[in-house]
Amino acid sequence: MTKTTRDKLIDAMIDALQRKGLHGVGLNELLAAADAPKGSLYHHFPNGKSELAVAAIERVGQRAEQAFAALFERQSDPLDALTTWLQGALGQLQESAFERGCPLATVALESGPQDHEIRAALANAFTAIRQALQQQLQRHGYSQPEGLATLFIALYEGGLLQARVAGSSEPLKQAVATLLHLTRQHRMEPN
Amino acid sequence: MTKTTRDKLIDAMIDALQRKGLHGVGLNELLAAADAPKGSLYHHFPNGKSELAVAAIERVGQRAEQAFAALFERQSDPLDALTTWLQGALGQLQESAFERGCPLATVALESGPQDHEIRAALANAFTAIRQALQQQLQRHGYSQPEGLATLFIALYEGGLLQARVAGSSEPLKQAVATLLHLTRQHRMEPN
DNA sequence: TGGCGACTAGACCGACCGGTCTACATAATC
DNA sequence: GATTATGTAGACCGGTCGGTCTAGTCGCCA
Repeated sequence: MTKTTRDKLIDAMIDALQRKGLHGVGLNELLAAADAPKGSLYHHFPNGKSELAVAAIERVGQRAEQAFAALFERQSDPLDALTTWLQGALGQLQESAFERGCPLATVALESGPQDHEIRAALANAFTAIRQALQQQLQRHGYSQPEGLATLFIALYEGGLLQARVAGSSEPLKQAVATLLHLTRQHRMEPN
Repeated sequence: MTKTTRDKLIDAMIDALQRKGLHGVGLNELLAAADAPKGSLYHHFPNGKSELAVAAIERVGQRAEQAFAALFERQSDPLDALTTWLQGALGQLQESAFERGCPLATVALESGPQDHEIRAALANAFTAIRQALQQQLQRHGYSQPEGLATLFIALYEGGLLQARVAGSSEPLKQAVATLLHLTRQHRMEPN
């Protein structure tokens, strides 16, 4: 079960994306974190930094889909699953002294249209997560499932951002409570 | 009314923060956009890039407060004001081919605790905006005004992020509609 | 008109960036 | 045992980075 060099590089990139984003990390820093020489990076990822970033984004997307699937299977109400999800993210943020946020958000804001592989990977990941969430909400009878799914993901992204800047999880906790309260009332309501 | 070099530099930084973040812009790029030489930058901002970033963040915060004040004065229901605000942000994003998002979000995610002046400026700006919003909601009888204020800002940040990645404003529009629908029902309700 | 502070101008610097290249170790294949 | 594919190792490269420094321009006031 020893991690391969390739895996270590991807995980180092994910950690860096959470903490400072793609432009904020240097190759040497990444290589030191993964304990790998430069040759290995360019062996596994011939297109260098951006290809590694794409691999990291894809891995994050896959992990999110798996985690969601497990969560939704275990908890029948998607709102409970969502609560667990948000609490987990908040826990990770707190454990890391408000440093490790969403691995996709920073690179999403840093990237431009010229970084088209990165953008495509990001679009895939976000679409997949949003659709998974939407399906669960729909299945359980929530109206406006698409808007609600986007809204919950926005709460995740925007909430983590605010918590990070404030150095406190209080505002996010309140926002989560508020949205859950609003949403529970909303179930099964006419449009 | 000719813009001073200092103002041009700050505005160039704001634009860059919206498009690619602090680590994504080079000094030379900023100077070219502001049509200023390096000497001017270090005359007005002796601490260089980070001091310019702080000035940009502060200006964005001031503009937001002013815009909010004007909006809330004109429209009695804060939810209407918020709608106008979100539509404006979305319009700017669309006009720029989904490139110009929030000027604070990217640098918020890129910065670490060592960038303490930047962090302090960001914390100030977000706190001021959140409190202004909270007061308006409270005054108009919405329950859980603090959670609601954080939630709306999260919708702004997280929604713009998703729209940017998707290259479409549809999901955000739906999320806004959904939250407004939920919130209007919620007014004056018991906790 | 001479001098002074505010500001512009850009050459220049060392450090670090992402990326390339050659050499080598390892292990499977014939 | 020779050959080949896979991956490790890191010296090295040109370019760009943020930042410094000296020189010069401009308006203002004595």
